[in-house]
Amino acid sequence: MPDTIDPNDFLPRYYQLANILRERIANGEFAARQPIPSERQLEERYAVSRITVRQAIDLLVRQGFLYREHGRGTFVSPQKLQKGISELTSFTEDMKQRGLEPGQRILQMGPVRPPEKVRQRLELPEDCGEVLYIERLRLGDGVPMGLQTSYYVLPEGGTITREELEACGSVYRILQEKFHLIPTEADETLEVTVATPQEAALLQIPAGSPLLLSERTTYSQDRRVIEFVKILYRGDRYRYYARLTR
Amino acid sequence: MPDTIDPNDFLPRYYQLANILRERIANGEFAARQPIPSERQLEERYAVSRITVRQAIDLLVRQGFLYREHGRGTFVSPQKLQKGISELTSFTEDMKQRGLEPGQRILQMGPVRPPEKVRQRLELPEDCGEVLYIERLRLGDGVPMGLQTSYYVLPEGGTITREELEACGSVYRILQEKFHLIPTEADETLEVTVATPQEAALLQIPAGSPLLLSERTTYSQDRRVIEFVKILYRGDRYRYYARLTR
DNA sequence: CAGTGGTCTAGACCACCGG
DNA sequence: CGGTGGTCTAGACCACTGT
Repeated sequence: MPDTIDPNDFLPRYYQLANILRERIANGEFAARQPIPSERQLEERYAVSRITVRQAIDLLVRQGFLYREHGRGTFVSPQKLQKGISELTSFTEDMKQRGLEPGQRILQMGPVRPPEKVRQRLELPEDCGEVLYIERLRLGDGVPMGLQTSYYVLPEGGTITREELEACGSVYRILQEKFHLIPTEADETLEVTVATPQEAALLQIPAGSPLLLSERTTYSQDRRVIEFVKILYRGDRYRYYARLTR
Repeated sequence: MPDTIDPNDFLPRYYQLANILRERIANGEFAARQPIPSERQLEERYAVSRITVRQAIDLLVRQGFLYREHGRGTFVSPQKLQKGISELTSFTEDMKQRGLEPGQRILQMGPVRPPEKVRQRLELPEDCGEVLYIERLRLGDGVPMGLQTSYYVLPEGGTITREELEACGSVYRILQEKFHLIPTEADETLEVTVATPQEAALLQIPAGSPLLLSERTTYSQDRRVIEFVKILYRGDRYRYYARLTR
């Protein structure tokens, strides 16, 4: 990680600066609840304008790493505010953030005509063709965490093979690298349900155990739906974190 | 709602502009998925600089009203993205947003020494005094929705009486009006649990029914903890909604 | 190509906080 | 009072989009 800003880098300067500061925070160089250098000091140190410094800090404030106090300074958020922030993440990233090794067992995979309810969530016309369906048991450190069924809207003619997914592990990475589709926004609902005998067997819990049900519609950069995903999480192993603001 | 920006208003210009644009969207003046005027047009129309226009648009994008497309324009979000945004709300506000009439039955209320686990969540020293404890059955349109137990850290000597709460209905409003404490940020976790016989009786469901458990620590403007609140929601009546970004 | 948003600069004044 | 973040300006160049 360099600690100067390269004006010729393909990343914008404010983004580079945010990365540098995030790194310095992670290194413990700035302690929790302690101030980081002032905006004018950072402006001079990294040879960028104050607006650029502020853009970088804005980003880190939104991500929960820093907070500002008018007339006092900009401070490092206490540890607990740094993680579990409500961000759009794949199951893979989610597990890594929790310090668990992500894993999966692919149960089914292939093109299907989406059920009516799913078709609507995918915002597809009634006469739409087939979409990619994947059913997976999701593991954290090798232990069942949840049961995931997902539907993907891929560009005309495109698909993902079982081999690709097994090699890479993350659909999101394939979407990004192969189709240049970047998940940028999502609507998610969470509710409670209980396990059917089939679900219970896969998750290795008694039938009727409580589960956390997440349903999510994910949108790409250009605002089109790319995914509808349903995850049944084991109630005893999964907890959802959010950071709320007003 | 004025239609021009008053430089002498106590509200910053970008904030005034955001209010004007939000109003124009609400009026249907700009339709969903249709572009609003370009940044340079807004700059001229409202006699502010482009950076100010961008600050206003940034705000509305974060609030979910608009989205940008590079090289194309700034567009109005489809309806469903405009509501249900993951915001810090009280139970009262939450119910209103869902179109239900909030209600409550106060079960217990008064000063207590917080249990160890709660004391830590409130970030109080070991030798702290008493905090305000409130246990309430929460209703939506008169029907039990959840069971809420909450602890409040009030300024030295301050308290809230049962009469005040019954008259006003919302602790948040009392906090704001009486103590000038404004909830601005919170950490929330959601998980699944099952109802004990006592909880089940109050919520009018069978014992062992699945529940959604929310635990939240709420912070005021000055970053101090004001509240730790635990709500057990009926699994069959409550659904949590979030909008995720990346 | 012209028009859009994305990034960036060098400066300015204000409101707020602490000594 | 000096230092902090909050707001604002008038300009500039870039990357991306559509025609």
